[in-house]
Amino acid sequence: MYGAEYHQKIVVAAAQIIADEGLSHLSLRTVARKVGVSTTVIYSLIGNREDLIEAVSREARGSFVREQRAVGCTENVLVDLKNLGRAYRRWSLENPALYSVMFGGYFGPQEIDREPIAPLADAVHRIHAQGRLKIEDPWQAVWAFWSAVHGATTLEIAGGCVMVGGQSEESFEVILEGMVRGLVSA
Amino acid sequence: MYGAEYHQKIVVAAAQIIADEGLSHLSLRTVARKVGVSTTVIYSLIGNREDLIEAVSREARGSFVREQRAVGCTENVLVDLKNLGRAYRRWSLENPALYSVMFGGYFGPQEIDREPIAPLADAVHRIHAQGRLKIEDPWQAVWAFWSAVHGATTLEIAGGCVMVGGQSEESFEVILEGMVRGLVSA
DNA sequence: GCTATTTAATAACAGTGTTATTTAAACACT
DNA sequence: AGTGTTTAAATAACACTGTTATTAAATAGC
Repeated sequence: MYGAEYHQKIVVAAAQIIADEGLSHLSLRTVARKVGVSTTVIYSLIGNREDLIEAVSREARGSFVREQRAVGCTENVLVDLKNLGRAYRRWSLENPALYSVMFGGYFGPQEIDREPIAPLADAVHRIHAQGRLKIEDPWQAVWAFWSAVHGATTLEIAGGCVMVGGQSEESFEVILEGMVRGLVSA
Repeated sequence: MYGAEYHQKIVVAAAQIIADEGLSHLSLRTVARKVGVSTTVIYSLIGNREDLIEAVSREARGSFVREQRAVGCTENVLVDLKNLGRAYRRWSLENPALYSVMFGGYFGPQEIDREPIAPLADAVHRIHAQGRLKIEDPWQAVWAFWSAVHGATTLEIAGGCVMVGGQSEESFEVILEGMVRGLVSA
């Protein structure tokens, strides 16, 4: 019995491979070799390849959520909202492959839990509580901000940003500022 | 010599498989069987698997561009801009797998040509020419609209929309309206 | 100490991308 | 027409892959 610590070893080995070489280079045999066990252990401890990727996704989600929660709350909610967006972008650009596994939709329609965007949702609801939201449903605003930030980061990861010839950070600020101006009143 | 018409047959067979069963189910042997040739023909006519996917991507890009161009120009540029976004979403939801191949960033940083978003860029520049853009650089506005639309569609494809519990079309309209209000003055 | 059961390693199967080899066809030239 | 040569496609091979069946080893209970 290899115990639960090998579960962790396997998941971090798989996460390293995904982060370093991409999802397509993830093979159960190389993961098993890296950890020093046989592929049978992966099957009995975690499951098949899809389950392993799911486990890596859960682990990555934990890191992502931790960094979103690390964004503090100031007296200005709009500043918090933008800081959440900036942290979102920063984590995605630092872990592009893991981000793709989380939100890339590789597996078709999946059950995405709302924990990763909970801080974002909180900020938007705080704005809504102040009566400054230009639309009635705060969740639609959450969806809008999430879409903008997600789209910008995924396109930047894919290399689409250089195409329109702008500095990345400035362009991201424009997107944040644009959505804020469009959805919340001063 | 199988000629150029087999090039087309191979590409459409591959595109069908990607659209029906996903990119991961694309195998050179099944494509060759579907067309009625050997895998050697694919290698000599197109190249390896990555080249085949690239060819499918080019084909899909053609269809996408055609539908973007089909969005006519009215006297109201904002209506045109929104119609382009709606057509963008419609095509993406109808061809989710092909859309992922085009803009999913499966291959890491790639050279994305700006033809697919040329109509969008035109509309934004037309708004800029009217002096109604709230930011100085029109390309940053193009980038912002593209990010919002791309993010909304990819998240909807991945199944993230149901999560925030909104009707898809309404939420998309909110995103369009939000970005327009944020970036262009009345 | 010996059996019984769990656990992991090995081996096997079907399938993959890719390359090497072989067979077939087309063509040029006398 | 027949022979030699070049080209093209099919077949076979190699090194992988995910997954499952089988075998060996270690542990547990008595």
